[in-house]
Amino acid sequence: MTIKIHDIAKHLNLSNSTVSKALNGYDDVSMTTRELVMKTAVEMGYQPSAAARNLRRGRTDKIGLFLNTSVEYVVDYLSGIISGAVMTAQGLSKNLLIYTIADNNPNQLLKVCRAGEIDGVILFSTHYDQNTIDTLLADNFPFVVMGRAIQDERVSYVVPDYYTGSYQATQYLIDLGHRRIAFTTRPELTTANEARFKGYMDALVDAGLEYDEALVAPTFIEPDSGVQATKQFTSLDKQPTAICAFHDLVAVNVMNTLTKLGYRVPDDVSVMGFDGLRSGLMIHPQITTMAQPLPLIGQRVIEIVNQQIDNDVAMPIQETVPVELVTRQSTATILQRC
Amino acid sequence: MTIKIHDIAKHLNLSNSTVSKALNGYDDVSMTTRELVMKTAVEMGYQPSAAARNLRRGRTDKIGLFLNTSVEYVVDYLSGIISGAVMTAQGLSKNLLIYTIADNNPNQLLKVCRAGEIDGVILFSTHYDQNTIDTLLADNFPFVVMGRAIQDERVSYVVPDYYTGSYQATQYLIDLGHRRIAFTTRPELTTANEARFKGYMDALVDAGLEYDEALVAPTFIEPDSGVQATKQFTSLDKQPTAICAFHDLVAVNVMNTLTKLGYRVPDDVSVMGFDGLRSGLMIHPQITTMAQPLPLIGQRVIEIVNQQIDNDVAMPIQETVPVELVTRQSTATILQRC
DNA sequence: GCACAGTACGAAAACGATTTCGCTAATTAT
DNA sequence: ATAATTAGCGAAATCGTTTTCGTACTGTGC
Repeated sequence: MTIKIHDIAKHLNLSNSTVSKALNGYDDVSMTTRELVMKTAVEMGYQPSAAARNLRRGRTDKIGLFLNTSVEYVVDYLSGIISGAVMTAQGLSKNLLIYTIADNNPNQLLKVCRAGEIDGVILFSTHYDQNTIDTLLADNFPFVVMGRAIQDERVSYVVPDYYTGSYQATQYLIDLGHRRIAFTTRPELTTANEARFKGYMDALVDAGLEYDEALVAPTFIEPDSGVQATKQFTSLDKQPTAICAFHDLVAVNVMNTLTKLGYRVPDDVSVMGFDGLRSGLMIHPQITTMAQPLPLIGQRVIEIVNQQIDNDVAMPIQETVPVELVTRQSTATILQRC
Repeated sequence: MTIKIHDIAKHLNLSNSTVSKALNGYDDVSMTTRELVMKTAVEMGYQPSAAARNLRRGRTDKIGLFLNTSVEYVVDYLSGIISGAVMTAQGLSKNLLIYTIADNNPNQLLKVCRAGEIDGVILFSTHYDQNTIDTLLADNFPFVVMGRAIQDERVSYVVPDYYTGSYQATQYLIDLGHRRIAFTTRPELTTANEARFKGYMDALVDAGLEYDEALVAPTFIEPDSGVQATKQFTSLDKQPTAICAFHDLVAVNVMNTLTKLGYRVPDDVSVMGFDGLRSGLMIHPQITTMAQPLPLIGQRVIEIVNQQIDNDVAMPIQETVPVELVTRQSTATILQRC
């Protein structure tokens, strides 16, 4: 029912080839027929079949991003990235496609890539394993890892500067006069988590402060994991005057937990977040945070994948993008407490 | 480089037809060859080309949802819906694809549909106009409108019961003893907004309360539009003791604004939300809200679109799904104030 | 008038799968 | 033993584009 290139050709007494060439800007077609073809194409509402086009061209001009629904909080993180990615993709005449996959569908990503539904893929940290990476490398399929510094020279990645971010966050609290600064992050020994922890440690050491094991607690991607950590901190004899959380949603949770326990933020305890998510803005007091340049990350992953698609890539690109302190209302000088 | 059906055939001394039939469950292939084919298919890592498959079959088994990046808050709403939609789609062997489009690309939706990239599309309220609907209808392309009750007998939709939700929200506040209840919603005269307003009005009237124009203010999808509305309410001589917002993000903003102005929630003013978004949970006090059954909405839109794809649809399906009062901490009886 | 270049178009071969149809060989019925 | 059926496979058409290659025609230079 939808109209095909053949319909235009028949209608104008032309061949399929000429119509196709007119539409695709080939130069062996006269000005007059070209204009005629383009005019009737829009009149008849012609839209080339994606399937036929992809089959013949061997590419789709689409870049994929995978979302599994179990971790709803990541959308908060991704929405900032996506806006940057979409802008960039549009400039390159590419499309960003988000695949929503069920949680029990482990290797759908590989299927989609092998099936040629997309030309390249962005691997978000929640969403890959070593097998995926090995297979993509073996297939020579364009991909870039986002948000984690893979220890593999063959893969490209874009990652925020967790170390410096964590260092500066801690230093900022120290500059505010805090001396007992609690820290909470994911316990898994990934490069990201290790960088965060090292930034915290180094800032303490450089300021001549002592590291206290009791001031470190594990939290997870789930925001309510902040409850446990907060209770651990507040039950100490020597309570911290500031808490540094590894992402804003946990920070929000920590702050709410503190409030429920009767502490005032930032008067009694300062709370520091990470990532610069929208949720940190929507609360009172708003969360001071180390903001990631989310749109920039989106831009770079698209650009890097696109280079691989165009085959003009000499070496894998491994990039660290800077994070930035955003001072808001959940942190205060320690003097304010008295 | 990727392996094709022909490679398997050659490797087993079979024809393409037989291999294809073995893989697709045709019955004119012997048990032994079938098993042989399937085994070597996985061994060789075969994955059928999506383009070739779609071209031949004339369908993609994909359902599309469009996201424009300018309105970041909708992801909060959509993430609940998506999880329901994905589950349902998986049961039907369909895939849910999210198209992220740049804001300056108005009719990309129609292009994607006409190009046959997807078999059906979910029209989210922020994302269609009359022309889109007319064209889809003319093309006989499967689609369903989500979140708005279109006044058009030819189109299917799934919409939450805004009227009853708004009525019950208001009634709940009345039952708590409130007599001056402010209301804020989008000013555009859509069916949704009118239903919300009518629910509020009817609840007031049924309780014998008087409608006061000063207690109604416009807010928009942008959360910070709550600031203006809140200031309008608090500057009144006869201030409201409860504020009913049309979605949770605005409610959160109203609550924060009240806090900044020195009011306590719920002690001084009760705040009521709508939608049941995650953000309403992540704040202290948590927002009392009329929750939409988001996963159910996702389930139904997929099922309805799928029926259209399978062509077994007699009449357009227009569904209203119930909303539910979720009592949390931002509302309290008026007695508590004394 | 002849060779030659250039212009504008069409025929046909891909792309990789699915599916119809026909054919052989083996099995069953008569 | 012959006819009829069936099981198992292959040839080839098809989906709608893109792109290569060939060709007819026009115009130019000598």
